[in-house]
Amino acid sequence: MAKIKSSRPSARDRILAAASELFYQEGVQSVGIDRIIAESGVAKMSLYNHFKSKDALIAAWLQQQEGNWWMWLRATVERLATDPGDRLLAIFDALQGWFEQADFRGCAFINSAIELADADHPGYRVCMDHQQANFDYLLDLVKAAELPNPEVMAQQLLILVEGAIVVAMMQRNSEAAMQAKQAAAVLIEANR
Amino acid sequence: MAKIKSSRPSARDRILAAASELFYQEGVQSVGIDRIIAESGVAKMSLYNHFKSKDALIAAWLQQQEGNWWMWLRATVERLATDPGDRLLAIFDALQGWFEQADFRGCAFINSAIELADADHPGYRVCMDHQQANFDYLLDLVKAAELPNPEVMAQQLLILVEGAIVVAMMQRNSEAAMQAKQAAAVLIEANR
DNA sequence: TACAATATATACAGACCTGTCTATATATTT
DNA sequence: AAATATATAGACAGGTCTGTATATATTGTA
Repeated sequence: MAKIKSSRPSARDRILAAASELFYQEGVQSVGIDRIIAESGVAKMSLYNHFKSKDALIAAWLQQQEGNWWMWLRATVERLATDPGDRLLAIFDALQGWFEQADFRGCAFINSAIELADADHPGYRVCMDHQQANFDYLLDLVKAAELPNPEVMAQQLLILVEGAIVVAMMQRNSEAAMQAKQAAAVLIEANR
Repeated sequence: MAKIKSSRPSARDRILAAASELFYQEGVQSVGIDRIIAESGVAKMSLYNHFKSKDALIAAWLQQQEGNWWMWLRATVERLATDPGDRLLAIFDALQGWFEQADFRGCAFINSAIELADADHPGYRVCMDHQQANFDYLLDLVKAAELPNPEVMAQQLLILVEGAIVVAMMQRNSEAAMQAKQAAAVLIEANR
């Protein structure tokens, strides 16, 4: 049951907000529990009442990011275009806006999968599933655009999306988005 | 001066060999000094005599990897093709061989840049320079193949290369190499 | 063989990390 | 207003980490 009024966000929300900022900017390994409770203004026991361990907090953060990602991507793409083929290209416009943010530091799921390394970590699966969901989203749009070889096309677009993210992160430059978009346009046109 | 005979590799080489295996498989943050000296059979003081700190060891490892990467990539590509246009595509055949290795875990430079996060870390610059060198290599081949818009073409190919690496790592599957190759072929053909 | 450089084993200081314990305070609900 | 659940502050146990210190052994060289 949602609270109607409250002077400040709940302890759980403040923890997740602080963790989100710190985990994304500095990585899940480098950021300790003490930093998160200091930043969120929450007592350590409150954190451990809401999350049974740091690993569980990492997994919860990644799950929240997954929800945020799809809200943002779907809303942005649907705002920019309606035709499925145009929406495929609009993904790269959405990426450009993301890359241009001052705090852009790559994909939280790629970054966390690399950092965690361990496939048994509760957050690792969330990262894998995220990329599968990206593929599924591309596949839906490719099929809706009635392009041939939808699986191959979707996978190639996924490679462009992930490549653009990595190149933009490493170069600290958003232009990879438009170059990937142009490449995607060529691939789509050649495949039509 | 290189030694002619020696019963076992030098302490420095054993340290770098052990660090290479562990850093690549588990990440530079997760692997402690104690693991490296245990694996290499070297005393802790020997490690600190050869490298002034763990961060310096990470930087030295990355520099060694940079050398290995170019030896391997150039040799493989030159073995597979001679025409510059064919060599551009041969890069993706080389990648496929890499992706199929059982211990493949993505790009050491991307992974380390993500883990280190700090631009002031001595190893961070090596990671940045690596991707710039990849771009320069692609640019040389694109120019040798006399393709128009060489900078754009090289950047798009870089996005395909980095995207293939990330997708292959996340999916634990080498097929991204051939899909990126096919996309590269389409881009090159469309641009000719 | 004698000397100098390098490697070894081990202990340890100091910092940091996660997670727990305790005791007190603040909200929320009955 | 009383009772119950949740939050707070801070100490602390137990572990890990990097880097240093010390004292002994091994290697290469003159």
